[in-house]
Order: sequence, then C-alpha cells, then structure tokens
Amino acid sequence: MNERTALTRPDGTPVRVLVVDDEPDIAEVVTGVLRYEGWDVRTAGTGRDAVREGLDFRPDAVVLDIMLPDRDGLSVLRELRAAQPHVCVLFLTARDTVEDRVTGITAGGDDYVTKPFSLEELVARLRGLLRRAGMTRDLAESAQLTVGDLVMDEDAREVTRGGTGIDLSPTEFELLRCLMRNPRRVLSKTQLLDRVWSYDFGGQAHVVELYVSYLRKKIDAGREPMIHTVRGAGYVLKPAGR
Amino acid sequence: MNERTALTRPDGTPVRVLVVDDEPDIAEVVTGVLRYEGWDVRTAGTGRDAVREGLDFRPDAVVLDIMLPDRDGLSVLRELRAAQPHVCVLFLTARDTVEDRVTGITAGGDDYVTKPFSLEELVARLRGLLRRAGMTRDLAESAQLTVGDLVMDEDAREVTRGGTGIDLSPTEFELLRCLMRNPRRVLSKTQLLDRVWSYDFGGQAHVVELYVSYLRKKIDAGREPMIHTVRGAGYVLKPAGR
DNA sequence: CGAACCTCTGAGCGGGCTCTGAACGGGAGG
DNA sequence: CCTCCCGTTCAGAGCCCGCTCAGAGGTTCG
Repeated sequence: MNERTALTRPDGTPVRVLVVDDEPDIAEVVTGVLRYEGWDVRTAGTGRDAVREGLDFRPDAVVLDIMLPDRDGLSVLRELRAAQPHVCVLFLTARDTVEDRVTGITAGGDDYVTKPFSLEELVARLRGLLRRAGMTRDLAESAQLTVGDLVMDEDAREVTRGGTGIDLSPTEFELLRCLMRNPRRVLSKTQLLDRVWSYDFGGQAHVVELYVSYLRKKIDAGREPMIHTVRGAGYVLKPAGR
Repeated sequence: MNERTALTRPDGTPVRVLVVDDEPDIAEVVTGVLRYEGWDVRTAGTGRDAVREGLDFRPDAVVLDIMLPDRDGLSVLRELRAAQPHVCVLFLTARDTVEDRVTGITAGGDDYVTKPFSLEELVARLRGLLRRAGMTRDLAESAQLTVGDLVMDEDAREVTRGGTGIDLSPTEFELLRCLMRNPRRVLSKTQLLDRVWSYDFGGQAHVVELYVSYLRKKIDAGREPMIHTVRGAGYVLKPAGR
C-alpha cells in the first residue's frame, strides 16, 4: 500500500474498480498496479462476467476493453449504466479502432487509452476520471502535484519550478509525474521502465538514464538538484536542500 | 464534476433534465454529456415512459425527440406542460421534418436542434433555454464567455479580442466555445471531435488541426498567442502572457 | 442561376521526439 | 593505483506529429 495517494470514497472505504479484459496478461498487470494504488479491484474476462460482477460489486469505475470475445464493450457499458448511472469508464482500445468505436465517449466525461499504453498514464487517467466525478473523499484532491518548489498541473499539463514554467515532452512529463507521485522513494530503472513506458516496449534501461538526463537539464539546471542518483538502486526525487 | 459551469436551480440543487430518445446510443451520449455538466439527468425511451418520468421527476428541462416509436413528441410535450406549464423543451428533429413540425416552437421560447447535432451545441442551447427561463441560480449567468481579452457573446454569436470584432464560421465558433469553456485545460483532439463535431462524423482528428489553424489565424494573428499546442496531448486556451 | 462561403480530404513539409550507439568520467573495490 | 562497471552525455538516424496549402464538393444566399 502507499499512503501517499490513499484515494478513498466519501465513506472512507477504498475506491472500487472493475477491470475487464480478455487478455489475462493485461488484466493481471492492470489489476496489479491498481491494487498497488490501494484500490479494491475485481476482474472479468468476458462481457457477461463484467455485467454480473458489476451488479454484485458496484464499482466506482470500470476499466473496459472495447473488444471483448462475447460482446461489444459499449453494450456492456449501457448495461452497467442502467444499474449505476454514474459509474466512470476508462476504455481500452486498439489503435485502429479508436476513431470509429469511441465516438462520443470522451464528451460524457469518460476517457480511453490506446493499447499499448503505459501504466502511469492509465492510472493518471483513472484518477482524473474519479476526481472529476467527485467520487473521491478528498475534495481538495486537485490535479496538482507538488514536491518542494516543483509543481505539476496535470490538467493544464504545466510544470513550474520556483514559478518559472518548464516545457516537457510527453515522455519527460510522464517520467516526472511518476517521480513526483513517489517523492523521497527510490525507484529502480526497471520500475520506471514498467510504469512510464508501454508494456510492449522492448528497449533497455538505458533509455531511463537518458530521460533522467533530459529532465535534469530542464528541472535542475543551475538550481539545487532535486533528482538524485542512488548508485545500484535507481533514482529519487526530493525537495531541494533536504 | 466541473466547477467552471456549476449550473444550479434557485434552491441550490442541480438542474434536472429529462432526456427522451428511442435510440440508445444517442440517449446514452446525451445523458453522459449532461451529467458531465453536473446536471441531474433521467432517461426515457418512449413517449409513455417520458410522461411517467416527467410526472415523477419534475424536470426543469426536457430534451425530446420528435419522432418516438409509440407516439408523437408534440403530444408528449402537451401532456408534460399540463403538469408543468413552464418546463423548457429542446426538440431533437431530423433535418427534413424541421419546417412542418417545429414551426412556431421557437416563438414559445423553446428551441430545437437537428440531427445529427454536436454535443457542444446541444449543451449551449439547453443552457440558453434555462438561462432565459430564469431557472438558474446565478442570474449574472450571462451568455458571455471571457478568457483574457477574448470575449464571446453566445447569444449575439459575436467574438471580440481586445475590443476588435472577429468573424467566425459556425464550426470555428463552436470549437472556440469549447476551448473557452475549458480554459487552461488541455483538450485532446478526440475530446474536441466528440464535442464540436456531430456524433456521426466519421472523419479523422486531422480536421481538428485544420480548424485550430483557422482559429489561430483569426484570433492569434499578430498578437500574443492564446491557443497553444501540447504535443502528444492536445490544445489549450490560456490568457495571453501566462 | 451564379457567386461566395464553408467543410473536409489529401499531400507535402518541417521539426520535435524517441531511441541507438558510442565515448567519457567517476566511484567502488581489489 | 589500476580496473571494472555504472551512470552520464553527445551525436545522429528515423519516425511521427502537427501545420499548412490547394482543391473538390456541398450549401446558402443573392
């Protein structure tokens, strides 16, 4: 469990998420990372199971693959919504099915990520959904991350240090978000690779080093460093000075 | 929820809307976007259900398909008005039924949109109806949107920046409205497609880029830019300078 | 019936982004 | 002090993303 982001429902119990995907590998890895976030997770591999679990489990949010073996993800959503009108949905889609199948969905506050996705992004999107739907306890829970004088606004996709803006590329942004959500905790290159890069990325840990180097140039440039190397272990982000 | 447009009734409770359409996809997507606006929404698929829900739910406004499987939308309206004389109605009509069926409706204060419609326009029309009917709490709730020195008068369909008028085509206007209602928040091309373009639009996200380009020429021309590209994420509208 | 406008498609271009490979430097341990 | 290895950084290739132009069809309006 990690207390840093203990995201709970208004009644204090953990947020409930139902994960629906027919590929066991994906279902497992998504379930794992959400459990790690401290949420209450159940899994379904078919549309039928999804509906059954939905009625029983009453989740706050559903991670739903659009392509299911037995039926269409959108019809599953309709059925779930009939019982729980306000449930949040994060769709998983293959790249080529994005345009035609997801029409209208993001307008209703729901969202989607395309396979292959990064876990960091999936979690961020899901947190965003829950926050905007007002399903979390902490109403002050804003889209703002702060570590020392470093501030990230996730909605505006803006990062500032000491008030001055910093431009980041998508990968740099994702990497920094991961570090900022785990301040003072050493993250290994493998962990960062698993969270920030897509699960089908075949590359080496060397890329992490490279992007840390990029980040340092933009964030620590001239100032007191916040990103620290722990030799043989990984990287840490700490407020400057301490 | 989005605090930016928390539109509430005089007693502070959310505005109530009844959505009546027999096509599940349309009912779903309309319901979704209205819930996203923070309103209290119920759905009916037939005229009979609509009347029953209307008597029970007592909505402030009704989104009503004129062509229903069991009965005529206008007769449904008559029945609803018998119980609630002042309820607002936004009709959904097919293009070819506009002339004969909806004549006189707008004179009574109600409004209509033709299928296929854009969600941005539907929401705007509905907001307009409620505002003019005095059903919203905030009477200062004007038809005016302001971001920096950029001002949009939704009723007059006029846009000015720094006092000088700007001519926009219908799509450009709708796109800008969407951006102005979400200042400082990055909107993805998919989100913009879903909100600004009709739900049956099969096209690619490339169109959004094109129209953003048009908007920039008219709004940012020569001045300090307000529309910003966030690579890999989407577009943001911000007051100039920040 | 013609003209102006609007919307969308397609193609080309420019540049940012991501990753590979290699060289360099410094720490740790022998 | 030397060596190995880990980490850093540079340079560059390729790709993808976003911007823009030109033009075809459709619609509206005079």
